[in-house]
Amino acid sequence: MEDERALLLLGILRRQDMHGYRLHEFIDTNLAVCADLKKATAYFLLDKMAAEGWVSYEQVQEGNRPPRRVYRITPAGEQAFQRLIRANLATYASMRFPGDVGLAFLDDLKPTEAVHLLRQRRAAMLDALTALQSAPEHAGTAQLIIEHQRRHLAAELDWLDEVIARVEAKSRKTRSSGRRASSP
Amino acid sequence: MEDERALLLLGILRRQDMHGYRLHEFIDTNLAVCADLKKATAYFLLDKMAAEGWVSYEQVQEGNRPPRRVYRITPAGEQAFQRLIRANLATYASMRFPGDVGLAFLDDLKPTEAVHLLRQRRAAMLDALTALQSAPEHAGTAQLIIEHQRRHLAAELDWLDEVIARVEAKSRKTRSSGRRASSP
DNA sequence: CCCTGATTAGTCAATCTTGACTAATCAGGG
DNA sequence: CCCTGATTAGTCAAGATTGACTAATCAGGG
Repeated sequence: MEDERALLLLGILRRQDMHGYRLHEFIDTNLAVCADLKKATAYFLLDKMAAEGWVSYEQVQEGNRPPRRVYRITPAGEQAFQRLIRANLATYASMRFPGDVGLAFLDDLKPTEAVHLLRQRRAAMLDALTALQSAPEHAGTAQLIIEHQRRHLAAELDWLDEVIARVEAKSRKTRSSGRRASSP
Repeated sequence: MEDERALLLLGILRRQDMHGYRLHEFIDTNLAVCADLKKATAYFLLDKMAAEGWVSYEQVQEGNRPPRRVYRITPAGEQAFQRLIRANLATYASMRFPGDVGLAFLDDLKPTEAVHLLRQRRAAMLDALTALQSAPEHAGTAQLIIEHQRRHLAAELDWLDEVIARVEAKSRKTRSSGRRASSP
């Protein structure tokens, strides 16, 4: 299990008992900035955490719909939470960015087209950045995470500008050397 | 399939025919900065891409070991590559960082311990940054990606410092208000 | 020339993830 | 009070991912 999803679920259940649907809904509306957890995955993880003994649940029957399971964190779950949050806060996991893969094959495109495409990416990033900046006043902790994303985006924009500049430089060199080769 | 792994595989096969093991090895040693593709996943994707008609392969028997499949990109695969690289370069996918989950539960720890843990994270990030800076002269494109990670890390460090400062500020406030409450 | 541990090459079962589906309940317009 | 579309709640099978495994070949010390 060893990952941040368990931390997420335990952290919420610690504050309040909840059934699967509500849990997912809560994450999707309040914690979407820091995690993207699909409904079915949430149920799967809750099952696993129950098997692990980190949460227990009470079947709640209402009418003749399938019974809801209301989950509650166990002492073992609380211990796991304490361990997981410390591990999460104290360590750093380096990341790969999906957008970098394209960069690895930048040379396979004509420089002019590459620049054109990267400018489109730049515009998309700028949109994302302004969207973040004009975000509604989020609650305390979410604010930290939004600030994180804002800074990340700003750094990425700076970097992208340099990438574009480099490709343009190469494009100019290629063209001028091409002209030199054909003119004397 | 619609993702960056296909782009990665096609981009390599475009330059050279290769069998699965060599392909994975190549990525793991030369493109580890931009993708983490497990061996078994590589084989799985190659199968799928063959089914899709993006690559073909030739069985090569040697001795009595199981025959290797040497993959080659097809015209359809080349088309897919052209489409995928344009999509990848032109768009931006916003990201979530696993480390942010812990931040969401920062208030559940004593501020002093939180600060202590975050300082550990800071040290780990600093290590990662110096490792990047003292990286061996990587080839052209990889350099771009390393520069990306360097900038990302630098921005994250700045941000983390502010997070720590904020937690410390709150810690001081809590302590002094506690003193005020107990002294008059 | 033989033995041993490393490397090459690939497979597989177990686990995880997801979109699509079911089915009951609720809100409120007619 | 009844019908309809939205919401609530959860399940499931298809697809993706991974660690562990097999099994042949190779390098080179004795």
